[in-house]
Amino acid sequence: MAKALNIDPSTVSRALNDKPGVRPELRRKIKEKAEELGYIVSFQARSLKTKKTMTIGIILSDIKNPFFLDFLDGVEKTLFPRKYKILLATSNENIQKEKTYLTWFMEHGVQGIIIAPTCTKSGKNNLSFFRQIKKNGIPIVFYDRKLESGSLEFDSVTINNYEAIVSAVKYLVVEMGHKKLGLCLTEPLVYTLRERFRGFIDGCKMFNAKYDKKWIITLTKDEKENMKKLKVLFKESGPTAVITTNHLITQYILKATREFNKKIPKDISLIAFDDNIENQIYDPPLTTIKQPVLSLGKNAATIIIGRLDGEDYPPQNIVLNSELVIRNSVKKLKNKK
Amino acid sequence: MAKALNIDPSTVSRALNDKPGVRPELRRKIKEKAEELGYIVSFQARSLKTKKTMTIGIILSDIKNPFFLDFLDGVEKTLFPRKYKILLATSNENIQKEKTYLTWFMEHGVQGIIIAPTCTKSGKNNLSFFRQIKKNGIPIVFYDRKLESGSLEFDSVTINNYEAIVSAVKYLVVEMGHKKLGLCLTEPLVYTLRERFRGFIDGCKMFNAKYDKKWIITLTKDEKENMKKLKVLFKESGPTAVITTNHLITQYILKATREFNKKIPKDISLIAFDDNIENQIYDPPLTTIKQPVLSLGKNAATIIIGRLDGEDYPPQNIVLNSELVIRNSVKKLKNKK
DNA sequence: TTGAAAGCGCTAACAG
DNA sequence: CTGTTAGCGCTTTCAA
Repeated sequence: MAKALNIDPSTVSRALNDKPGVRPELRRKIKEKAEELGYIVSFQARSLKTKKTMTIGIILSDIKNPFFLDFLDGVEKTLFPRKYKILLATSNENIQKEKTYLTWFMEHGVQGIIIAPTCTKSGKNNLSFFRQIKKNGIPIVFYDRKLESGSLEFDSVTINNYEAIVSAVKYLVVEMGHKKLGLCLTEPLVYTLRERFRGFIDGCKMFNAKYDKKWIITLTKDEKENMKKLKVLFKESGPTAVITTNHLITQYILKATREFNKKIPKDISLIAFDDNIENQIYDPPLTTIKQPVLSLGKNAATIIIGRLDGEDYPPQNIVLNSELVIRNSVKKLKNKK
Repeated sequence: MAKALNIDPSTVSRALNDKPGVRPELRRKIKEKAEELGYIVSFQARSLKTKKTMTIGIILSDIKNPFFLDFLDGVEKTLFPRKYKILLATSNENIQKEKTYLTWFMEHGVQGIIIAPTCTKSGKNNLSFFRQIKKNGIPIVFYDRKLESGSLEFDSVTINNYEAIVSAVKYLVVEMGHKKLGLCLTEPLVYTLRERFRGFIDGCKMFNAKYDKKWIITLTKDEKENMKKLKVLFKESGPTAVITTNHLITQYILKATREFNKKIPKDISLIAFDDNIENQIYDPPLTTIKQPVLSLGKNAATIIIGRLDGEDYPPQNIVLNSELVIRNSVKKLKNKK
């Protein structure tokens, strides 16, 4: 670079990085010249020496979920002022792809990784690779989901999925008089969904609601198949209320409702996961379980930054609270036994 | 690294990178050892030599717009097989922040930049900086928007915004008998919106529709203010149909409709920009202008890859076609003169 | 206060 | 086929 100034690179480095030991006048001159030449340091070169790339790797599990927009927003807001940059990846719920990206992240020297870890249908995940990464000194934060077996080893930020569904069930049963409940999930059954599932089962037991195996529906990417599966919800003998567990499922249910010419909440009541603006605007406005998504992102990024600043305490498992936002998609049933 | 094998690093490099000139047996041994040790190359070091970081910088203009999910999906799908990684940034429609990220991208040695360039209210943009970047040999692709003054210098992928609105106007006027039209925009008035605005004005002239300055509404982040502004749409003397120009605006209109206790399309007809699933599911399903967003992302990434592969032709300005998807949010008016 | 020298981990050119 | 050498652009001792 500005060896056009006929001085040693080390001096330039000191000047530009505001390190002590440069005559103010010279420093000014160097900075001016740098500006003039449009000089830009090479992080490649710098980080080779300093081991700091100032990048954080983020892995989404499914880039199509609007959940991630708010999440990324939270992460970016936190990272930007600290000058950390985001290397973005998506696993598409595929552990092989996840591993590929993790490897790439390591190759690129990310200083931390924020990830919603996926798993296979049979429950396999990349735990051993996460361990290896951690052993290499790269902090990892799980968000949205975590690996149960890794709770004591890794930081995580999740929401109270279990309690969220339990209180949704409680609301349906105790306050609104529903007795027959359904639940919709997707595969793979990652941590988050397992927790929600558990909350549903336990909630039903706690409050004496009835659920049928058939009313717990697992949707796939096959839309036709899904519509067929959803039919059961609208049968005379079907559930009177249904809970969804993510954005896409909610859309499917709404679509099915329309297709089968049913109305919410007249024909079926609905509690939707995620408080997207569409859910608020829908007719009728949907009762939702609102996750603090932005906060999730901010917390995940904050933990990483803390670790990079050398904070050294045992793994944190932060659990944020969700909130039941009551609108008009649940009908009040008379308690005719 | 595997100087644990007691051989020279250059040999290791050759072996691992499948370069010719290594005894198969030795190569195998090296690869095995690398696997065993969990060896991971350093791109920092490699790229210092090769000048290839295998990263592409992507700048979004507003991370909250679901438009970008599909876009990113398209980009990622194209980049992943080529092993290019995504460095993600968002300008939040702030040219200063945009410039900061551009600088960071250069520091990190991105090999290409894909950006929806923003501008100030008064129309200022980072053109001169884009020029400087290009002069440094980094290809830039504008997507969604472009800088008119830079069309001959830079690659771009946009949609036919002007024609899209013209045909929406045509549909409203010629097919559905509307005579009084409104339009909703946001600031800053970037290229895309200017084009849509132009399409609206020209369309109204072409098909003899009436529009009033008051019916062209520019929304801000102040929600209360927005609601006030939107009132005019629902006046007796107001427009009979309105066209929105992005996702968020559509939500505002739907919200306003609900708040003012009006119905679509009975009280006002609506054509919404972007064919999000929510718009399809809404009651009534909305007539929309559908952008090929995924394709936008794929095209942008494809151009960048082409440039990196050394393709050297004049700047391309790809224009993709949008499509008017007709549903039930526009009422057919009788042609009583 | 500045320069000289070494080295971060890798690859490429040249020898052997 | 393999090792030696040099150097990518920067930062960090150590000397001057």
